[in-house]
Amino acid sequence: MRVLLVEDDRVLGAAMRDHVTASGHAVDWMQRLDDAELALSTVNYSLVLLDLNLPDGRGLDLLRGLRARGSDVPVIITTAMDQVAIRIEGLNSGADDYLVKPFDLSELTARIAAVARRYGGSASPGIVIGAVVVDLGRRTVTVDGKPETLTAREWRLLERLLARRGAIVTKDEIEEALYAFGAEIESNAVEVYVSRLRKKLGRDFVVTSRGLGYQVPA
Amino acid sequence: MRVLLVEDDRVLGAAMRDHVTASGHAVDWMQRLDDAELALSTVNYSLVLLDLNLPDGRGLDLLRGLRARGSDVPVIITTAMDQVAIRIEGLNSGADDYLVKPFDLSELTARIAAVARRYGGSASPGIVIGAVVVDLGRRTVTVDGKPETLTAREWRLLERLLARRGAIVTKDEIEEALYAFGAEIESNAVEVYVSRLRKKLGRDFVVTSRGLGYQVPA
DNA sequence: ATGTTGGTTTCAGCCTGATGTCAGGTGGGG
DNA sequence: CCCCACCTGACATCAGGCTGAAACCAACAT
Repeated sequence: MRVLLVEDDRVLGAAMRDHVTASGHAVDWMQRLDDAELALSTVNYSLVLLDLNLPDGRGLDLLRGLRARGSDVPVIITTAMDQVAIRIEGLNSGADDYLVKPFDLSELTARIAAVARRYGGSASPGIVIGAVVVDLGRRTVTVDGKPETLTAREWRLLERLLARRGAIVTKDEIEEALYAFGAEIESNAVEVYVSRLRKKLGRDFVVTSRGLGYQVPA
Repeated sequence: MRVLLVEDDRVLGAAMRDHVTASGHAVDWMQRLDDAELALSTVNYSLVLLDLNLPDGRGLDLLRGLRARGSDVPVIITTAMDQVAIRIEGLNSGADDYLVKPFDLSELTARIAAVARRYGGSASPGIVIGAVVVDLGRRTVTVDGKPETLTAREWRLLERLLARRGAIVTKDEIEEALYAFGAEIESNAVEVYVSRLRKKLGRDFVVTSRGLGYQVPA
């Protein structure tokens, strides 16, 4: 994989670059946003590691710009412990996953591996569930052949459910996947998103097990 | 999977053991390091849960010894919130993942599942009882290959019975497992749920011992 | 500034199926 | 043969889940 690392801290950046390189990926390390933007416009990356603590704090703009341009490259953001708000905003803006500083480098590789697995690199055959075809790599869904569009949160929910297809996934589990750790939710948001997914993908796409959780049939 | 749990705290240890057992794994719980060493030298575990707060603080030595001997069994370490240094050292010494106390039990199962997935072994192989196959981790059951759905209470009952497969479980024991402590019940609810389980999983799945309790054959 | 758009979050009322209870039936054991 | 423990179909209840709509919020256009 080709990875773009955007991190202004020299020590941390170097450590991350070395670690990711050691995991067998090609890393381009940019310390400034405009360099990163330039790199993104010229190279096709398979993953972006984005620090949201950049001095000018405009890391989010880069992410938004990416998504606005229709790019679906996976983005993992890093934030400091206390920046829950920023983290949430990052997820809302289309980030795929996040890491809280200080994080362990092994954790970093784990997340990268997860992303790689999820987006299957070369082969993204498309998962078929009845009339629904999901392509996680390209971020597309079709229902009865007609393309359907999902929002960021809906994707995260769908991914979580498909990651354990056939198994029952608890609400807590989904909540953890949908929202940054530490960010509490004070409503039935999970139910709402399940409802939305059903409206788009079909009533029977997700089945409810009262008191246990949700499940997409194997 | 066969899991070695090394934890000196009685309460936490018991809770962890029960939880992991309920996920469908066999657990050996050691409260002292030398017992753990002995167990490791005689049994082939597929996962080790290692507390690094052990009184003599030599949990790390166990880990290092393991790796020195060339063992590649996955190890998840647990440390207290503030012991960042120890955690890092643990990872450097060959741990695969870590949990920061206090952690949530659901988080524990998630990590275990992740480790299991990473090492190819299915997290929950499925318990086989005649025509019935139970996967506690995924919350799925099949009878003669056909999927069957259980309700929350039915799962609780099933888990209780399987946790002591082959042994006779008293009604009181079941009642305690089915209902929150203190919430008493004023009917033959246990009998009713056994009946419902039988209807779904087969008449002979549960055997009655009049006056003693119930048992699922080994 | 102001409005528009699109996503997210919350709320309230409706709906449904899991649950606890009971009553009548079954059968093992003394 | 007669207990008494256990089984099981039926049913009312209500917690848990569903969903339309409104409030909210950030980004963007006017």
